[in-house]
Amino acid sequence: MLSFAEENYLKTIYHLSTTDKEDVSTNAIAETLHTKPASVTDMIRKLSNKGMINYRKYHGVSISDEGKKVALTVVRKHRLWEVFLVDKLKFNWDEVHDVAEQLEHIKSPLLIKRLDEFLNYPKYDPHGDPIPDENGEFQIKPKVPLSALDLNASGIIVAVNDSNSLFLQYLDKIGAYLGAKIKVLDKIEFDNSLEIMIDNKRTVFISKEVSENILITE
Amino acid sequence: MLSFAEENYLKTIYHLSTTDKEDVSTNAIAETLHTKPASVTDMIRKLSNKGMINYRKYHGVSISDEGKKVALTVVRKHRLWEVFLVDKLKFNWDEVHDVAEQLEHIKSPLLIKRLDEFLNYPKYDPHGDPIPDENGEFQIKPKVPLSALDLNASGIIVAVNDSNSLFLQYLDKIGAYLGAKIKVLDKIEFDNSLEIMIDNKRTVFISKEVSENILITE
DNA sequence: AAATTTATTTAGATTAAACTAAAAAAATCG
DNA sequence: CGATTTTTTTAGTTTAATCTAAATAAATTT
Repeated sequence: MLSFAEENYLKTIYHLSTTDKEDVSTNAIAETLHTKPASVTDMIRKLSNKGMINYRKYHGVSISDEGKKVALTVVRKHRLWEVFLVDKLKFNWDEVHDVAEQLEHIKSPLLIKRLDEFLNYPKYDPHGDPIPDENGEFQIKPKVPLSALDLNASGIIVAVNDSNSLFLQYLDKIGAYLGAKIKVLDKIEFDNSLEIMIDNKRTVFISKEVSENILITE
Repeated sequence: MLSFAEENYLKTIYHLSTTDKEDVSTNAIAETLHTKPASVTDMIRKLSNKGMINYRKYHGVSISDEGKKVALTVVRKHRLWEVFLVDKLKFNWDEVHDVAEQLEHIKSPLLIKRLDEFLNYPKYDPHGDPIPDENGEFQIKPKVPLSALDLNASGIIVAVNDSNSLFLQYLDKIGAYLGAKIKVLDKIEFDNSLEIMIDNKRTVFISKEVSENILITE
């Protein structure tokens, strides 16, 4: 049985090895976990002894099959809980992370099985990230800029490319938010701006720049 | 912010001080927590320094107002999660304890507020135990032996007095379980046995002994 | 390639929560 | 009441997870 700390290290190593390079550096782990490199070295040795990672001194670590299994279970739990929080408890997307970070460590296979069932076997979390199944299998849903959608196509906002606060304030002003449903009502060829419908409620015009910085899924 | 261990000690001290005597002994705490008296003394000192309990060496502890507040919050969370597990995730009563024991330590006031709302503000957990509100207020629901019910009265099985396995096997055989709805169809004066309806499904006769060992609520 | 910088590891401490064994206080019993 | 038993505390360890400071290995730069 792994501790919370061990699970968090594995999750981080797994994420870094998929988003960055396969071999993960001590410093990279320390940075994402807000811990010191010396502490990481200690934990690395422990996880290596447990067969969760492959470790060669001074050469970073890679995750083992066993470690990947654990990491994917934690990710699965995290994302299922996020769906629960948003779908059932009406949390906003920006409120779920810290809570899911705690809930992901609850140990009970039955709980996860039942939660999955209760949520109707979701394949993606509210951010559009895939939820691994019991075997760790999942399929990534492509995220495309809103500017790439066809006329009359629709999708959900799952991320933004540019997260400076002026941009976010603008999105807020027009009623766009993570999770909002967008439909492309018109594509203005003159300046590549778009007329879009947000949440079947309001229609607005947005510039090419804006549409390139909003990421959509589905 | 209190640790899991601290919360568990407070919960235990609170429970012992209400079910037993107000001053709780070191040994009693050690026994319920499956820990050693020496460890309890250490933790007692810590909780005392934090103002959670009142402590006089060699004379046991009593819970402070602040400590009671914390304990009741943990109890509230535990019982709300139990309702969730049983009502929403179809857990049986005997399966919920270990999981709720973990979930009760999740830190997020918003989560508990929303969970409470989602569950429609339950006042009692599946065992018939009261759920404290945000202010720690609650009302105990009386548990009476099935033998004390009036003719045609009904209630829910919330506990058994005698938990030897022969008795439990018998209950299983007649289809009675924790949470089952019972209605008194007839009271046989000759031997004080009862004819009861279980879950609106089957009717059975049970002896006086049996009816005195089944506890009912509502 | 040598010197310097950066990354990683080692050594030694710290904190929380547990433990054992021994000492001390309180309770009980003859 | 004094002796014995029980309960509680103290003293000293242990383990997990962290830290700082120093040492060493690897990478980079001139």
